[in-house]
Amino acid sequence: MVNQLDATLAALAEPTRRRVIELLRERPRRASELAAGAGTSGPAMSRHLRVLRASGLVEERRVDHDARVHLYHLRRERFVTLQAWLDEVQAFWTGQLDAYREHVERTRGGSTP
Amino acid sequence: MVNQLDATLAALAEPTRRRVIELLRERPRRASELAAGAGTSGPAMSRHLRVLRASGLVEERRVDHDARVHLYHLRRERFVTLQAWLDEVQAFWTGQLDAYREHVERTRGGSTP
DNA sequence: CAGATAGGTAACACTTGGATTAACTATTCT
DNA sequence: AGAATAGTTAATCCAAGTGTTACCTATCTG
Repeated sequence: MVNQLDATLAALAEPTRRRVIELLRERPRRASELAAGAGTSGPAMSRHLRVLRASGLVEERRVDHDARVHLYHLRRERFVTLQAWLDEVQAFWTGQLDAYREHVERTRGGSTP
Repeated sequence: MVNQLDATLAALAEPTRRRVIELLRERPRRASELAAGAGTSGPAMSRHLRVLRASGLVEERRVDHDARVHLYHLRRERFVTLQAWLDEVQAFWTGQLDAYREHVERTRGGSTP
């Protein structure tokens, strides 16, 4: 894995792991809950969670009353990183090139430059 | 590939392909230019471009004066799709009103998809 | 037309990623 | 202490992704 953006995108480029993200949007959940909610096995989920943990998208915490339970929750940082990268790419459209692009659009009603 | 978001993320989860995106941010480029700029071979780039095309992140167009040249450029739609998903996830932290405000902020002043 | 140029395709080898089954660790409960 | 519960790790198998070399198609140029 090259960098954090790479790890983040690689982690998100998998339906089961995105499903986990969706589930964690609602509330923190334990590992078995995520496995059931994503329709996969315990071991499979465990490995997905390892990838998500390594990417920094997710964090694991123990519950006080039962130390067997691993509770997972979302971490914001990586989403912000991704957001920043995406904003930078999208500056292609919102920035200076806009004028030129619109000019072309207006001039010859064709496709993008 | 499950859906468009999946194809988009899978396409972006590869350093060489993100490098292509970076190169195309500056201007449309021909295939060989992208191969050189990304430090990879022609065939390898050709396959990366196929993935990027299939995901909808990139589009290919011929130039009028030399039909051998394939010019690649970014397409906005998929980036907007990704942005929308990311906004939705981040609503976890910002709350609905914030997400809406940021969406408007980001969309305002942009050009047509 | 022959040769060069631009780019994509095919076949192969190699690596990576994910699912499964079985075992293992740690903790709780009776 | 012994059994049950929560979760992870290990070993194995198979599918998918990537790079390379060689070849193919289309187009331009002399």
